[in-house]
Amino acid sequence: MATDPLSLVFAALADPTRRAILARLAEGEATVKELSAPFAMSGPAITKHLHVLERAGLITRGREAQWRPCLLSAAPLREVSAWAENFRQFWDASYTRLDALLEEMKEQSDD
Amino acid sequence: MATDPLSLVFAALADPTRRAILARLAEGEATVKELSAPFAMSGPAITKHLHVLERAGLITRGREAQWRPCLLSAAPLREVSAWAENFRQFWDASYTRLDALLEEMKEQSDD
DNA sequence: AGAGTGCCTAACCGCTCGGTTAATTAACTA
DNA sequence: TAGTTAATTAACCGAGCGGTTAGGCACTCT
Repeated sequence: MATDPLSLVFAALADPTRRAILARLAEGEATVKELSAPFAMSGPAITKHLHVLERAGLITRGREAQWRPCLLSAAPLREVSAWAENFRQFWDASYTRLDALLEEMKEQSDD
Repeated sequence: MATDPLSLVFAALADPTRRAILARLAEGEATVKELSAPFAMSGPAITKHLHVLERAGLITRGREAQWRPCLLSAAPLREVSAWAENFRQFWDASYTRLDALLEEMKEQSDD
């Protein structure tokens, strides 16, 4: 797998379980057990998902007695948003209409 | 791999080669050969990347003689942006300060 | 000290990914 | 018709993913 930061973040987000974990963490800190509750999945599987999220910088982890609380760390999502925004003109309807207009004008001037 | 639409898109974006291909297509239609030019990679490798992008709905493909031109189809990126925006409050500095303030107030009222 | 809880590591499994080379299809060109 | 170019498919490979079970460590509770 690619190891550059943005690729790590996108790869981490390419799994519904991990996106659900992030959504849960948006409501506040949680333990591994709390995070695993909604899923029909073993503990180690959740631990692996958390490791992927941590490597992507999307969560940080603490220690409190036998618990290892997870905390959302959303900064990398700003990069995701910024990257996608570069393409806004290609999905925004008004831009599409503008593009079509410019294309028409160009074709007319080419005649 | 997960096969839900958003996961397919994130997975497609989790590779620098594919992101570079999308950036190139933002400048306009291109053939497979044109797309493969910047990369030290065989043709079939590019074909596979294009297949991943097509399955994610990020490109569409045409036919012109022996060429199979690729066209950017950025609509799925709107979903990516929208998903990330749900977390804006967690990376935006002003929101962070607001959160800290609210936390302080809460702690004081708890005393 | 002993039992129970929370979480992790280790080892394993089937599958997919990202790449290769070789062969093939499809279209243009001389 | 033969040759060239564009792109694909097929078969293969090493590595990593996403999951499992088994076992172990750290901490709390009695």
